[in-house]
Amino acid sequence: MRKSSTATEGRPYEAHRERQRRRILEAAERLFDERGMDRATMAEITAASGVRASTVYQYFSNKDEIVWAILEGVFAEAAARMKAATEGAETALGKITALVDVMAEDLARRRATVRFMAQFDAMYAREWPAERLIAIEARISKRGFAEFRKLIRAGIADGSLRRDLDPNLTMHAVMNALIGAQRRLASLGNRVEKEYGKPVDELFREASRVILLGLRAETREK
Amino acid sequence: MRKSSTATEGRPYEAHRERQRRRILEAAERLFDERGMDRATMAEITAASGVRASTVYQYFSNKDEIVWAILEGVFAEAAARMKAATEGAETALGKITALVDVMAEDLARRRATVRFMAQFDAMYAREWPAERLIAIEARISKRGFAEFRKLIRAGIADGSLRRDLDPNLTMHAVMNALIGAQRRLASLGNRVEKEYGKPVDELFREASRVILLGLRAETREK
Amino acid sequence: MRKSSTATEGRPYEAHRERQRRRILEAAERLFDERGMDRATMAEITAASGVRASTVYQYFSNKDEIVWAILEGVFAEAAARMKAATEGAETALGKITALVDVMAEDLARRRATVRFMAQFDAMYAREWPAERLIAIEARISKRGFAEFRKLIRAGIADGSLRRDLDPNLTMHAVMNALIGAQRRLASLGNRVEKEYGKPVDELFREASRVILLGLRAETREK
Amino acid sequence: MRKSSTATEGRPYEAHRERQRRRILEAAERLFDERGMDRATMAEITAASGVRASTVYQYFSNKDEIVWAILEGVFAEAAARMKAATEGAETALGKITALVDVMAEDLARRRATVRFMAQFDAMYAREWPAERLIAIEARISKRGFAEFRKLIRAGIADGSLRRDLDPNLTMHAVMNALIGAQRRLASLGNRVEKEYGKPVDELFREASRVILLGLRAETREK
DNA sequence: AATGAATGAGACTTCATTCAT
DNA sequence: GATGAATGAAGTCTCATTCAT
Repeated sequence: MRKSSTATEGRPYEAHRERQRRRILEAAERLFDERGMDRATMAEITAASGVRASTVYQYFSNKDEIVWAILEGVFAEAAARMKAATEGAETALGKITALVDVMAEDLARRRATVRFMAQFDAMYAREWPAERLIAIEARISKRGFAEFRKLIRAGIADGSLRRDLDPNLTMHAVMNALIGAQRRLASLGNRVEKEYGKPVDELFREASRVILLGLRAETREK
Repeated sequence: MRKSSTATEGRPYEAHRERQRRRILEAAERLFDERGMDRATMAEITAASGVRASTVYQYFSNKDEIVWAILEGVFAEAAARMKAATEGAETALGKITALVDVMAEDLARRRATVRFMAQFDAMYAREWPAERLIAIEARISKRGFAEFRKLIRAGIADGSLRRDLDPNLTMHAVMNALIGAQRRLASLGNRVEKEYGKPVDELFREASRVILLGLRAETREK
Repeated sequence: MRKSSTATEGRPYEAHRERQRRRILEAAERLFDERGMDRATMAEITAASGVRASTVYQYFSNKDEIVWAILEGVFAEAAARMKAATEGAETALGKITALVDVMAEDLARRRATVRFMAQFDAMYAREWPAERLIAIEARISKRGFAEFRKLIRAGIADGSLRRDLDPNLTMHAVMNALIGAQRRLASLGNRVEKEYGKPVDELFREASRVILLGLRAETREK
Repeated sequence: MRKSSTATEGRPYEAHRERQRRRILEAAERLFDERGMDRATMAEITAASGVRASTVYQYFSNKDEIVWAILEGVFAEAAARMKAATEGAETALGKITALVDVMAEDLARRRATVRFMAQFDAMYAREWPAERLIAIEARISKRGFAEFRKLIRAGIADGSLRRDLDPNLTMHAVMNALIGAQRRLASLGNRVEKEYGKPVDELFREASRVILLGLRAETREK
């Protein structure tokens, strides 16, 4: 009726809510990484985010919903970064190289995030609503992957890629190998580095280099 | 395996114990694959193996011990297969190719086993006695991996591999990419096949082909 | 293998299990009555039965299953008692009178049980697997209720009931009224008795008397 | 209802408050019926009434208070209807018949309300402030029930009822049976109708008919 | 050697209610 | 007067494991 005390309402609440939401998500993301998505408990998330258990449920109706929320954020960011990276390149090989660079950088600088994604790979094997993930993927990177598929054909056309690659198969195969390599290295991370004394992204870059060598059209002169 | 404490009992006992052990391990392996190592419960394993819960503890002191036992078996087999495969080949490239073949075949024919291993990758990130796994690895494929490391140098020497590969880095990087690709495909398996209509091992073979192309010394003629 | 220590196993365990089961059911039945089926908590039931919470779940997979188990027992007993009572009577009116007597006695001596059943009446209104109850009913009193339906026709034939009763309707209507009266009195029980100073079964008997008077064929002489 | 504290505010406020109150009560009544008084949550009531949870507490200090408020309304209405119905009749039997008619009509047309009341019957058994209900009853139908008690004596006097009825007992007994029958049928409602294809009020009317036959003085002629 | 019984520790979630704005 | 946020207290159920027989 009277708008007296209500004028300033909308905004501040919204801001507060968003902040709380973030705190929960950040705590969760860290714990999911440290302890694994299955093993991290609501109690831990709660304790880490400084919010009481019952309060968390005012923000997310489920432990699962927290996972999905994180996933969505990660996806959106990744898609944006990939798009930006590939846009600059001219040849197909250049685009692929740019892609690989983004992945290497993610491995170096956002390792926790890559590890988070790594947990999903093994989950695909199980009864798990992968459809929902695919839906998110679809929503966020509308044509993203569709475009990847065209890269091989484009690369053969522009002369940057070998002629004997299979437009329908190679890109998929290579992307899978790169993602598999990246995620595995993110997970093995510290252990590998302790053992071999080299940062894992160096390993990833070397593998990428080999793959790119394998994709590239034979240099004529030499 | 060891015959140590069996002197007190007749053969039949030992045979019986071994049979029971196997039943438990087989049930566990299946469930670990179907439901995930964390989610599969002791109750499920016992139900599936036909042994009562409390009896299982006469064979394995832990759920973890079951995991380790399976792991050990898987490892031993894998090492043997790899050794056999590489022995035939002459050049380093030939050996690597043979290795890749074994991996592709495992993906096609022992996918559950590959998936089982895939679960460990994500676990490396967590507090988890990886040392124990490394110990097993060491015991079983004593020089296995050590030998892999020498492959690059050997390949450069025998002229089958590019000269600009890094003896200390490349093999590691490539092996990681191959394993990452293989395990990821094993996990995504059915989903991918349903979507693209191609068996995943074909994708693996294509990725391997590219990698091998990248490793191979430039063909002189041309 | 050796049956040494196993010979005496089967029986004692079974007996123990049955005893425990009973303890739980008895505790639950009492609490369901005292506090209501919804309000009685598992914690209360376990405390009252002297068994730990997790142990209860070895006997009943659910709180609901406890309810069903009690229900089944109550039903079986009630059906047996009704059958025994009606068997003695000759005329239809006699059978109905016998039935009413059993109900009055239940109200006097097994009031808690009647109250337990009373809780279900209100639940029928809600989403609730009444089918399961009907299934139990069917299993236990196979023809029980079917036979009731025939009573009116039989009573008209044998001259003990009014001729203008509706064979398809009256028995149902009357049984419902009797059960409704009985269960309501069981629930209101103590309160009514405190207020009016009369045991509730007397009220039930008076209502029954009126009903039976209403059913009975007009006495010819007069 | 009382105008006490309303002097400070203008009319509109009072009207608004009354409207809000109604919305809450109506939503609650519906939910109490659909889900049961125990199971219906504040959140549901809140959502259904369009008022925010915390606002509800400006109108009712408790979930219980909502129940009581509904109860009071239901009682007042019922009492008024009964009074109106009985006033027209001349003989005691006529009054009772009128009463029964009201009950049958309520069952047909206000079934939700009857079901609401039915929930209280089972609750009487429990620790529950029945005194408060009795107080409401007293306030609303001051002499209501007191008068019922006189009906039997009146009926014997005016020749409409059997002489062998007990003035202190029968009316109570019969009223209980009627209420028990009515409420039980209201609760079983749809289930019974689906099964037997007859509306439940027909069953109630048949039971009432039998009861009235049982109460009525023997017709001399015939 | 096998197993029935028992259980501590904890997981996730719900809900009526309060409080500051 | 209205409401967003917060929460204590509880509730149901699960699970790996132990122990006595």
